[in-house]
Amino acid sequence: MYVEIILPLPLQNTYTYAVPEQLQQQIKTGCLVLVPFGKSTRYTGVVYYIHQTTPQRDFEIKKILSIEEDAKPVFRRQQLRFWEWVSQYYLCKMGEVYKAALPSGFKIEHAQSYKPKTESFVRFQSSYSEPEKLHQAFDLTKRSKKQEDLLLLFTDLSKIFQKDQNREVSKKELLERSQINVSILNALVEKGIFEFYEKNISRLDSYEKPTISPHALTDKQEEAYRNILSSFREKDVCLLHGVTSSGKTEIYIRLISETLKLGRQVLLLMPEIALTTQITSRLERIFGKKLGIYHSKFSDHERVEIWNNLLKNDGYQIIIGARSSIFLPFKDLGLVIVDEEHESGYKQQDPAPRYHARSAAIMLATMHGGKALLGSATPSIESYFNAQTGKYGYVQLSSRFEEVALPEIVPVNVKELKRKKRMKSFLSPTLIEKIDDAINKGEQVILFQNRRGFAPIYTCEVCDWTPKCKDCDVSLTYHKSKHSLTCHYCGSTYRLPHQCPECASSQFGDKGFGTEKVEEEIQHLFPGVETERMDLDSTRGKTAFEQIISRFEKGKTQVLIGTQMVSKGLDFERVSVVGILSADSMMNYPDFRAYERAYQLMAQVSGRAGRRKKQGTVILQTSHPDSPLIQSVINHDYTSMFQSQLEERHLFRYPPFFRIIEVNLKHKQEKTVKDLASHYAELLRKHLGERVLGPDKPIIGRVQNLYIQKIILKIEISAAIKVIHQILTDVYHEMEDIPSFKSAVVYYNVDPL
DNA sequence: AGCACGCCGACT
DNA sequence: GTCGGCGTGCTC
Repeated sequence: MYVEIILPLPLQNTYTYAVPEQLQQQIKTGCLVLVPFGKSTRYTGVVYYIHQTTPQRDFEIKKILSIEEDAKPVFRRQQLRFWEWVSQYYLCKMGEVYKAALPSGFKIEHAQSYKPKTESFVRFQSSYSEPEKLHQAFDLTKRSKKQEDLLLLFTDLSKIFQKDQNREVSKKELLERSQINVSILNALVEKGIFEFYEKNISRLDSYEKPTISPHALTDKQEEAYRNILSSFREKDVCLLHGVTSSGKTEIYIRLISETLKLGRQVLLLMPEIALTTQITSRLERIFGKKLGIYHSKFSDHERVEIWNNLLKNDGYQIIIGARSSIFLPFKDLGLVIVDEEHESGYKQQDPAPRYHARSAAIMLATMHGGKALLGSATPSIESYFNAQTGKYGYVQLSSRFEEVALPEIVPVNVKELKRKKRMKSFLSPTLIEKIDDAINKGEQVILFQNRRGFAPIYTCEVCDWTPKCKDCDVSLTYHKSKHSLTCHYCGSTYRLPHQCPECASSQFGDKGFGTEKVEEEIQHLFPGVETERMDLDSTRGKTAFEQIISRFEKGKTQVLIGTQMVSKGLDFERVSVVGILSADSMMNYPDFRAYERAYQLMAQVSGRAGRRKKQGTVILQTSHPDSPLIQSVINHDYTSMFQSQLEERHLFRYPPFFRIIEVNLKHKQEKTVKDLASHYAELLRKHLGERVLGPDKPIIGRVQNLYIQKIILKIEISAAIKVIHQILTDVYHEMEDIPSFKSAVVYYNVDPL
């Protein structure tokens, strides 16, 4: 008996292993097995299929060493089929898909076998277990304020006075809530009041039972829901186009409930960033333990638990997750919802597989015979186009919940102001006035600047020299708080130069501005006002993001300054003013999607302004207030943006009319990679002619010491991807005749963003 | 991805 | 004369 094994390596082919007699009974497709590979390495591979054909080899076929996870398949057959699709469509190796799909907690090279986790809990020692004896405990703590506080908090948290409602309180929870040191708690244990006990806990906090029921749908929502259902009768995919706070979530909840009633599973995909917040806890409280959450801030053990739970017969029925959750072992997916479907975070950039979770999710749903719903207030051009042409169903939800008016968007011409010398900083007088107003009324402000750090570039004031990363061709970003320079491409940090290497000057200045500088400016203009920054740098920790949100929700923070993070899935009650500090910087990217993105971002941030019957104001700073894009933002006119973008896409042969495939080549030597790329493009042109563009050096021409060349293919959307695949494979083989090709890194990016 | 093999420069 | 740099190729 032999098995074909997929290894977690960038290899296309499977490897054949023999199955020892004693394992033949247990082995099944989808099992994880430990196999020897090479001289001394061992890998955990997956059984792709089992067969009896003796391989024609002159060397010995190695045996599998063991079957993992008690020989229970970790993957379902259907999943392996899905991997095949991912690998074929995104032009990557099966091993790469396997690596992306499996949480590394499963792989024994990295982790020992799974151990249940225990946690310390706190309870009263038996002598104080009666509520009546509690006053004795309080007597004992009279002389210590902190001990008393802790005792009070414990009685509060444990609900010891409320019959039948007692809950267990963990040591961690008690300490975190009280902000009191462990030693105080230990003292109470010493005094014989408290005791600790250990308890096995699941790593996943699951609510025992649903605690809230969903809201009834409004008439408009009900209508949209009906329309989605009827669209699903004819089509597998439906686009739900709903303005911000129109209550898309309510519709999702209804659809999820209905799918569950049919005994089928649901996957709700969300952009990574939105996962840690409001909507997830809401759904948790509605669906209780049927629901699992899956995203990158979870540890490996937590992911393995979710995975194993899904493999059980009565496991999770709903998963909310980021893009990688499309690889979870679903049994019968009835519905996949892609929330904020236009988000670029759905596309994996690096490493392979460079998949787009939206497209992959649609394929996944189709494979399960389920339906897919794409939700967005600002759909991607691709999805909207598919809806317009009838490939997808289309349902619109155009009025906001409780009929709140859309915010008023006021353009401010910064060019004009600069000319009149009325722009003292990057904050226009109008914006400053609005901020002042809002603060005085006790309302909150969000300022949006799509650039982190202090100033994007740090420059010599004499000769304009700017420090660059030694491995990547990019200027470094100045971070004042860390007093350092960072490369946003490879992450390395550098110390600030004291002297310009070109002209020996020691005068440095900055160009442009990032969130950090905006915060400094606000603090300068409004002393005493509580500000906070939300960007990649300030949300590093596991809970940092939630903490910033919670402080803002509670009104502790008055002005929140952030990058695009502030635009995502957050609903705040008291935000009356939103400032878009530099609309132009978003439109100036040399990318065919720049306008689409700029529109989406501005519309999303604008949506944060105004809640509960009160119209909000958005101050939009731009040098081109009359440009069509700015006008469509001001008028909340998605359609006009779509129309003009569609024309451009058609004219310049971009999606949704053409499919883009990027061929990336990297090499240590610039000349080598240039020559290779030219040759590669030439060979491709023989087959594909005009469809081949480049090669070109990308804007960032070197990353981590490798020079890059890019070839772009623009393929008619109607063309068979298999034919293209074949051409690429053939050309690749032709290239292998060139010696230097072996030392180059080559990869494809299908549907790049 | 590892790991070995192999071919060139700088050392005891 | 050997040690060790990393470029190249293979792993069932």
